[in-house]
Parts: sequence; C-alpha cells; structure tokens
Amino acid sequence: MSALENRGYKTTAPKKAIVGHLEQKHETFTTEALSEELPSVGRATVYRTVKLPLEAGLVCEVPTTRGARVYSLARVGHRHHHSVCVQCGAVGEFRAAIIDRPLRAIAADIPGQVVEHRIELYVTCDDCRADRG
Amino acid sequence: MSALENRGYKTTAPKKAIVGHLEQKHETFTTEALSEELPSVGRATVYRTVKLPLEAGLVCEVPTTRGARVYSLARVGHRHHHSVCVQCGAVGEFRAAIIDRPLRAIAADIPGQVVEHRIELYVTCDDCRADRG
DNA sequence: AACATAATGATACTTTCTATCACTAGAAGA
DNA sequence: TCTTCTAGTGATAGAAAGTATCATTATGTT
Repeated sequence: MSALENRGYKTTAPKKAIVGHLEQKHETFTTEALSEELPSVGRATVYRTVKLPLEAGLVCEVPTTRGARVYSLARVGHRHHHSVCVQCGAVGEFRAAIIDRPLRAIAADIPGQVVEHRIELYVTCDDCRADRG
Repeated sequence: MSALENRGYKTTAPKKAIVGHLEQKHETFTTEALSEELPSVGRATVYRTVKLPLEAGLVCEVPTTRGARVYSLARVGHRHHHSVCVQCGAVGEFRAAIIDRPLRAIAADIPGQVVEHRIELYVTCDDCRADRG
C-alpha cells in the first residue's frame, strides 16, 4: 500500500483490501480469481484497481496465448519454468540457471530492456510414451 | 497448401484462400485482420482454419498481454522467438542459437522427451521507456 | 453420378474486460 | 468538527474476441 500512497490516489477500503490481498500472493493470479477472493469489492473496482500496482511496477502482466490476463508479483526470486506434455497436458517444473548467462547475451542484443523471461519445454511425458508403446 | 495436404483435410476454396493469403504474409497478424482481408470467407471459417497451419507448425502463436491473438509465420530454418513489451504489447523477434546447447543439457535432465521449446522475453520497449522519461 | 461425410457460414452464445453514471466517501480547508 | 469538492465505487450495460451449433454445401470416393 505504501508504494501507492503519494501518487495522488485516495486510500480507500477497497484499495486496501486489494493491495493487502496481493501482498499475500506467491504465484500468478487472474483478475477474476482476485475478484472471487474479495467478494466485498465490486468486480469493476478490482479490474480497475489492479492496474495501479501494475503501473507502479509492483505487479507485472504475463503474456499468454489464451484466456484471462495473468498477473504476477514483480519481485524476483525462486525462478522456475514449466514443461508441458503436448499429449496429456501434464505440467512439470524445472529450474534453468545455466541459461541465465546466454540469455543475458541475447538480452543485450535486442532492443528494449528485458524485465522477465520464460522458457517452455513441450514434451511427450513418460506416461504418454508408455501408452504409445 | 501442400504442407496441409495428406493430413486428411479436404482441399476447399476457403482453405486455399486462407493458406494462400498466409503465404504472402511477412509479419505477425491477427485472425480478425485475416478475416477482414478475406471477405469471401466466413469469420468462423477463418478462426477455425488458422488452427490447421498452427498445428502443422507452419504458424506459431505469439503470447501477448492484451487484445486479439497474434500469429506469425514459422518459416522453416528460421527458428525464432518473441519479445513482448509488457506495457504496450509490441512484439519483436529474435534468434537464440546460443541457447540450444544449454537447453539440451536441461532437456536431458527432465523426465519425458522434449519435442519443442519456446523462449519469451518480456521487455519494456524503447518507446515505452521514452514515455516514462 | 451418387453417396457419405467433412467443411462452411450465419448466428447465438460465452468469456473477459471496459464504459457509464448515479451515488458514496476521502481529504482538505473553514 | 462540518462542509465541500472530487475521486472512487459498484451495478449494469456493452464491447471485443473467440467458440459452439446446426442446417446447408461441397469434396472426394465408390
């Protein structure tokens, strides 16, 4: 909340509820989920209010290929990526510290300032390979 | 079109129109734009049909933060990844050959057989940085 | 040529998000 | 503390993007 004060916004009960709730978050979230978790706050207000920490840089929006917008807290730490089975959709996690260095080299080469990255590995998982024989 | 033949699809006029039009494309595009550029083909058919080259790997979907889905041609021998501005959604392309070796090391470590990978870089593009001052 | 079936396209619907607007409630000054 | 100005709220209607339905049409095979 403190990061949003002195930005010209009024400190209201809905804003306190939303920002306070955000601070408990450890994963990505959608606005719809946020709204369901905060029944005391109107949907429209939730949709409006998540944009304040977004503009303040406390929260970032995760690009996706479908469905609702996904946000995540901007604080860095415990970075992991996902593998997705192209047949059954099973999701796994992995860490990829060794690509950090080559990634920095790439980041230096492209225009703009890289703020985040994501690696997705599409796999045929062991179960699905077994099913195929 | 030839890449889509022998996949069990019937060769129809709408499919020829859509795929033929795609082959002229040099940049990213949205389904809606495609539909407007092909008034002779119904909207529903365009939305359905773009998924065929997507599944065939001729076209890939670009993760974005807002608006309509964005596709781009996946030109053969031209593997590329995308950078997306987290503020304005502008999409850029980059190549990342140097990442292939560390990625193979990661692939060897995780269960399942890796069939594909994707790297997304989230950036603040130069325009948006300029806007902020 | 006829047939079985995949494909089409009009339309209705779903989902996700935004605009509107009457009303409420911060916060600054009297 | 009271008043006043205005930003904020939330119900609701609407927009935007995509999907499902289904009667009709076209393809490719027999």
